[in-house]
Parts: sequence; structure tokens; C-alpha cells
Amino acid sequence: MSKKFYTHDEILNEFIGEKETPARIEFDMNVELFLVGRKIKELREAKEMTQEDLGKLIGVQKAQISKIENGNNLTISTIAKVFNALGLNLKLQIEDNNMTVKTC
Amino acid sequence: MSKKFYTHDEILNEFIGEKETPARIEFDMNVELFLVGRKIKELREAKEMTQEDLGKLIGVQKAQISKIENGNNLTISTIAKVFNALGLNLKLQIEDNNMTVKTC
DNA sequence: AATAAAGTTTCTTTATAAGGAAACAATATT
DNA sequence: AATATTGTTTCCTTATAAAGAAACTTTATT
Repeated sequence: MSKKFYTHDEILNEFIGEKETPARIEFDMNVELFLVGRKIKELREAKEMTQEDLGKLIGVQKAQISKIENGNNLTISTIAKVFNALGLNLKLQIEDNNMTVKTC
Repeated sequence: MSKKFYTHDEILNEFIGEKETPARIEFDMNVELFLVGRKIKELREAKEMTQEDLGKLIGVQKAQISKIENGNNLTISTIAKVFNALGLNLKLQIEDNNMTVKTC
């Protein structure tokens, strides 16, 4: 009896919905938002900084940076602080699911 | 004795910094991030919904929507909930201040 | 001008993000 | 293999976002 193995995409397509369907768009947005921490880690590493380096820049311990990178419900002010420290500019792009693309 | 009147832009240029200078970029990002609430109000009104309508969609009182729209340090999860309810898709666009443009 | 509808404010509680200290774990480095 | 560096976890406190209830204010509507 042969087992079927699923790719990540197949799982999402099956259990959440195909790409561009409302449920899937919503899901993808949530994933993206809640992965800000992961993104921060990536960007910090790209700048070859340690958590301690980044912590010093914004005045917190390295442990706090670890929590920020691995936690998942940051506040706007925390996100802003970190992005500033990394010399990065974060913009919000708002898309209406029924067409028009705005940017704020 | 004649008084000089300043435009909004003149004030920002003078007291924060000219556009595209690091201080100004940082300032503009902070403004944008902290104005998510205002943006939510705009978008809700564009959909011709009352605060009560929106509140019902996400299961909170209209007073809470007022606070979200006028407050200024929302969490990711609050932002996600509201944007979902409005049928909007929020994307984060990350720009490195020394060039390269990424999107997550 | 009176009524209704929409939005805001105040007061309170609850939930949780932010943060430090210190121990611990995992990865380099010598 | 021992040491140093980097990252994570636990325990704890503090700050504050989220939320409801109810009074209040502002803006339509009749």
C-alpha cells in the first residue's frame, strides 16, 4: 500500500484553498503578518548582526530580540523600533480583494 | 511685521529633515505605521460601513472600533482581524534604505 | 427643534506584549 | 575537548492593548 506524500503547497491548496480564493488570501496575509519576527531575523542576519548587537541599538537584552524574532503578535511600535534599527523602511501595501490596489 | 506661514511639508522638511534623508524616512515610516487606525477608518468608510457593522463582523462593540481607529499602537493580530473583516489584504513591503527593495 | 443614528469617552477588568535577570542550550573558535 | 560566542528558555514584573458597559457627544434624519 503506497503512501501519498504532499508538498507544502498541496496541503495549503487542499486544506485552506487554492491561491487567490478569499480564504487563501486571508490565510496568506495572516501568515505574512505573523511572520514579521522571522523576517526580522533574516534581515538581521543579512546585516551580519548578532541579537546582542541589535538589542544594543534599541536598548534591550539579546533575550528580548530572541522573543521578538520567535514570538508572533508584535505591536506596531516594536516593529517600528526594530526596523528603524536595521535601517529598513517598512511600508504597508493594501489590496482590496475585489480589485483596486492602494498603497498607504 | 509680517508673519511667515508654513505648509505641512515645509515644517517636516525643516524640523525632521528633507525627503529621503534617513531621519525623514524613519519618521515617515513611523507615521505610516501608527496611522493604520486612520487607514482602517478610511477603508471602512469607503465600504460604507458603520463602526457597529464592522464591530459585528469581528465580534466587538462599536466603541472598540473607535478605539482601534483612533488609537495608535495596535497589535498584528488586531490589524489582521480588521483587515480580514474588510476584505482587504495587507502586505508588508520592506525597503532597505541603502537601495535594494525586498518584499515579504 | 426633536429624534435617531453614528461615533467617542470614561471607567473598569482581563489578557498579554515588553522587558530584565539569570540559567541553559546550541554553535562556533581556538 | 575546552572555551567563547550566540541564541533560547524560564521565571518574574511592569506596561499596555483589548474589550465591555454605559454615559456622553456629534452628526444626520424626520
